[in-house]
Amino acid sequence: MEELEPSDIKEEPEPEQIKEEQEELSISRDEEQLETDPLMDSLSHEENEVQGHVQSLDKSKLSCGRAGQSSSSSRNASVHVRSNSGDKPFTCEECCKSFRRLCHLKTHRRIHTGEKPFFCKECFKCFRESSSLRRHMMTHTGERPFFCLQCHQSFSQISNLRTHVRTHTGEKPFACKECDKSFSEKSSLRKHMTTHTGEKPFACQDCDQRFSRKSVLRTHMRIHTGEKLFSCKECHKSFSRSYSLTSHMLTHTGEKFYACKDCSKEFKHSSVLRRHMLTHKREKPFSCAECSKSFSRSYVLKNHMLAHTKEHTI
DNA sequence: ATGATGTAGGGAAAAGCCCGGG
DNA sequence: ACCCGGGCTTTTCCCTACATCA
Repeated sequence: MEELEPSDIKEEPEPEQIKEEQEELSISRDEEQLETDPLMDSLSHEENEVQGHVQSLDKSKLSCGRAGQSSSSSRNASVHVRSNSGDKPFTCEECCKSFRRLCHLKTHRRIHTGEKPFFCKECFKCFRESSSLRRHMMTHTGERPFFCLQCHQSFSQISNLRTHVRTHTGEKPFACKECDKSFSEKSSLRKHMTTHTGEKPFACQDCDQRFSRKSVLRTHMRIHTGEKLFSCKECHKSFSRSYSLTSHMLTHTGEKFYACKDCSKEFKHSSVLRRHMLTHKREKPFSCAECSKSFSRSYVLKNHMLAHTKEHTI
């Protein structure tokens, strides 16, 4: 399903089982339509600046088709034209998608032919559309014409800015149908849905573990490779994750990040705070099967049980 | 108390794709 | 017929926090 692009070639080949998956989770179109656009007013859109920087790119319209696919062959590929389809008379014979204009159908057909005639001179990446190349060039020029009025962070694409602005507004238009959670991004909802479906398409080759995300599998693989990229400047101890290093640094700084809301006590570790919180909640998870009395600690229950056994023996 | 690791959400970067104006 | 830009959508990645276990 996924095409091999020149940029992919640079990366390490993925294990076979990683490639298989990525079944689209069923999130209805309704949810997409929930995405409104109330944020435009707050956006600083400096379009005029965007215009100039890519004028010369047309000349890089070089053939960059994949091996075995000449551009002429794709040009000769039959473009199915049906005049009786009303609004969108041009229909792709491969996927039955329809378009208003023939030129749009022609562009669309590149998906099927694999043709990517627009080629970046900087990194040799290829694109199906000239506008994709033009936009890609911004990654090389560093141009980021859209910025957030709230925090002044800049973005190369306005749609990315729109998504970013939700971090300020707190807007979460994507709601989970299974539970009451909502998310600011559709991709976040999609990730969340795997917690309901239990879907774990990414399997480790070295052990039997499976994961819901490719990036998590990648982190997991460090267990097998022994890779420890994050080292402590204080004691030169190394860790496989940045977060492990961050936690470790607490042992040097003596800082305590976890504070109790009910009293002023502070703790270095969340687990210790959690245990402490039981003293406020008066939670008593350990209950006696004999008399239903409850206790906060298991050893207290044990002592209590001794009293019962004594009763029985008397 | 500490480190390792699975799980999950937040957020950003970049590309895919469609569409209308000129 | 084509170029171009706008804009929605998707993919991918990294960071971080929490939970649990040893």
